[in-house]
Amino acid sequence: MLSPAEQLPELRRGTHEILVEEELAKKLARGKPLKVKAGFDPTAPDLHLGHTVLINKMRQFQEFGHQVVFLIGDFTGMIGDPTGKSATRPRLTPADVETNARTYQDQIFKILDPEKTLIDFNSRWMGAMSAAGMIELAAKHTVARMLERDDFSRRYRSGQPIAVHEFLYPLVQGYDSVALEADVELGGTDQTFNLLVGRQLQADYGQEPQVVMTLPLLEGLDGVNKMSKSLGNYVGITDAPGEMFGKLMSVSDAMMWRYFELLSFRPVAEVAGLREAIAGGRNPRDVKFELAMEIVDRFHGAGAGEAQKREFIARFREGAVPGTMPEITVAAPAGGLKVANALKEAQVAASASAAYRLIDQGAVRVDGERVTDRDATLAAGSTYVLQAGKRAFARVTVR
RNA sequence: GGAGGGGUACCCAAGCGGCCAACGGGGGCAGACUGUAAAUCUGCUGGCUCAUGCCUUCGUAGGUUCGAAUCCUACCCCCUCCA
Repeated sequence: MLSPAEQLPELRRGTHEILVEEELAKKLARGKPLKVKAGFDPTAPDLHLGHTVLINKMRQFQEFGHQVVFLIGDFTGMIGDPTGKSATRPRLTPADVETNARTYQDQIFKILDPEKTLIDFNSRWMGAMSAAGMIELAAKHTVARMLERDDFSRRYRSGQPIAVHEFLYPLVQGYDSVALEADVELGGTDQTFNLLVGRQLQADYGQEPQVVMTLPLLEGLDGVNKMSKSLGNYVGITDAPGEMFGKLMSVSDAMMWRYFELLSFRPVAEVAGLREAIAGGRNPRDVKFELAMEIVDRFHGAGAGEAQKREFIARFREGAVPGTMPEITVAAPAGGLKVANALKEAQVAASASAAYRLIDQGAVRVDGERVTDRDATLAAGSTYVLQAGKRAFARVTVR
C-alpha cells in the first residue's frame, strides 16, 4: 500500500470538498484498509460519464487497497422518494430493484474490480428496523438541523410542503453509514448535507465519524450544464464506440481539461505534462484523441480507442465513407426515386422538406458527388451511398 | 376561500383582428474556414407528390367575423399575493 503522503494528493484530485481532510490523513496513517461507501439510487441504472466521476474515485480507493461498498438504496427506493418538485416517484418492486442492481453491476464493473467491490442493499438493515428503532433514530436529530438543508429551508420559508418522511431520508442514509461502519462516504456536492448527517449519527452511535468526500457534477458536452440524459449533452457508458469517441472529440478545447481531471486515470503529473505540450505548440486535437481513446478503451476494451481514432481521422480529415452504415431498399416510382425522398426513407433527413433544405445548402452527396438539384433522382436497379453532412450516411438500393 | 398573472414551435420568449408558418434568443442541423464533431463566421430550423399551391400548428372545446395566435363563452392546467 502506498503511504498516506502518496495517496492523499491523488485522492484529493477532482474532489470538491473533503470533510475533514486531516481526519482522512489520520485514517490513512493507520495503514488499514478503509471502508469506503457510496450510495446509489436504484431507479436509474443508465449511467453516463457524469456518474462515473464518483465511481472513478471509488476505483482509486480500490487501487490503493481500500474496501469499497457499492450501496444500493433499495429500501428508500421501494418507498418512493418524493423529494423535489416532481410527483411521487413510482415505487419499485423487489423485482425491479434486482433487475436494476444487475444492470448497475454490468456497468460499474467496467470501472471497478468485481473482486474488490462489495455490493450491499440498505434494506438489509432498514427492512429489519422496528418502529421503535426508527423513532430512536429520529430522536438523534433535530428539526432545526434538518432545516439547515438548503432545499428544506427554502421550501419551508416559501411555504411549500415538506412531508415528514422526507426528514427521514437523510437519517436513513446516515444510518447506512452506521450500519456499515463507513470510514469514508463519497457523494455529489448536492449530497453534502446527507453525508454530514452520517457523520453526526456515527458519533451518536459511538463510532468514529466518516470522512465526507464530495465530487463535482461533470459538465456535459455543451460545457455549461451538468451532464444529463434529459439535456442530451451526455456520453452514455453503453454508447457505441464510434459515437463515444465522436462525442468526446466535440468537447471544447478548454473543457477537455475538466474531463481529464475527472475522467482520466492518468496521474496528475502526466496531465500537467499534456497541458505544457499544448502550450508548447502541440495540437489540442491530438491531446483530445488521447482522452477519447482512454475512455473508449475503458468501456469497449483495449484497442477500441485506437480503432476509433483511425476511423475518425479517415472520416473527418480524409472524408472517407464509414465502413458500416444503415442500408435500406426502396422501390422506385416511375421516373426514378427523388434524392430527397430517398434521404427521408433512409432517415438521413427527418422529412422530405428537411432533405430539400439540405440539398439547398449543399450538404447532400450521392456516391460522393454533390447534389444541388432539388429534383435529382436515383435510377432504379442500383445501390447508392447517400450522405448528408459529414455524419449521416445510408446505403440505398433502388428497386 | 379571496385577488391577480399566465399557458405560443425542441426550450425561453415576442405578437394581441388581415402584411403570421408566426420577431428575437438558446439549442439543433448545414456550409465555409480550420488544428477536431474545438473556436469563428454564414445559412437553415412545421408537413406534403416542391408549388406565385395545399394541409396542420399558438392549453382544450365551442362561438363571433369575409378573415382569429389575436375578440367572446365554457373548461383544463400552471404561477404569484392575501386569508
